[in-house]
Amino acid sequence: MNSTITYHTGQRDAVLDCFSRNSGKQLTAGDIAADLLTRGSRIGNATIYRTLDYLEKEGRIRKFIDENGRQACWQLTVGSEGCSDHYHLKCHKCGTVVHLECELAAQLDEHIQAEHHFVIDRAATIFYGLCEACQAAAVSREEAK
Amino acid sequence: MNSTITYHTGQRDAVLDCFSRNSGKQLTAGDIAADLLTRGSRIGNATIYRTLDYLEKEGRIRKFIDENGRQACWQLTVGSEGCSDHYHLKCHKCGTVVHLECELAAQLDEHIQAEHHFVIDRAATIFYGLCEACQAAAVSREEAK
DNA sequence: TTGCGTGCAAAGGTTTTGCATGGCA
DNA sequence: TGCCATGCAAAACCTTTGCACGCAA
Repeated sequence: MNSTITYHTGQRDAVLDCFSRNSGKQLTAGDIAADLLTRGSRIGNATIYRTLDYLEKEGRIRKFIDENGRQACWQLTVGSEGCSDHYHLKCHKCGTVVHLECELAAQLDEHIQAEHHFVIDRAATIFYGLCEACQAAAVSREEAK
Repeated sequence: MNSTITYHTGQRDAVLDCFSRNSGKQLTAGDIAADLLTRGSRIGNATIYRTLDYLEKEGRIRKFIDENGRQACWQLTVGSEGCSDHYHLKCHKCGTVVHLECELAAQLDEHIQAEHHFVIDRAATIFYGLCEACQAAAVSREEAK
């Protein structure tokens, strides 16, 4: 893969910095614009989208689709493989993404390939559900009724 | 569940019929409009969206988000549980969706809940990859080079 | 006749594109 | 200096909403 880095610009740093300060979270284009505004730098939205595209092609970040399907959001990649070697669990409620390093999941992968003749694209597959914190919150909300 | 069926209209039949003739596929609102056009019936797009919402609430179809995240697509539900009891495999290339009835997948489910403290929403989770037919096609295309 | 369903057009939000300008190397 | 990157505004795109009319029961 050919990383065609050309120029090093302040806007690119600013976007990456924004991800660093919000590590573990996935941000929409709007989130990033808002975050940068509070820090005094105003970046055109076209630039934000182009920068995100660029960083995604570089493998620095990964793109997800928000549940409502109306917005894209991005997140820093994890690990040397750039998140292509494990599955992701995404919480419906809070949006947190967990990187699933799991032996059984790898087995399922092989099983589906061998028995169901379907080659899975791990990087593209996301498990949706509820994370631990949001389960607890849901329970206490039930009790409050 | 309270099925508030009120009127029985030709447009509703037409949309459902469209799903029947494309069983196993996921259709976007645009797909449906185009398909109906070729059959001579023209339906306003607002009606299509409202009909899809209605059918979804009835549990007849399920809504998914297309990989690119720009479009919603819908598919006939399968089984008495309405597709909530199994995973789905979707082919990146041809778009076909396979309903995965698999013991190992169910085990993974329990494992993730027990060990990773994450409750998976099977109905919302889709495995992406390549189906058998498209794998074969990819191979023969390689050989043709 | 009643009120739900429909079609059209306009509005809504996110993302992309065109073009002139600015800035990095 | 030569390109690439940026910003602005307009366009494109999918989806939702408002409103008047038509049609099922």
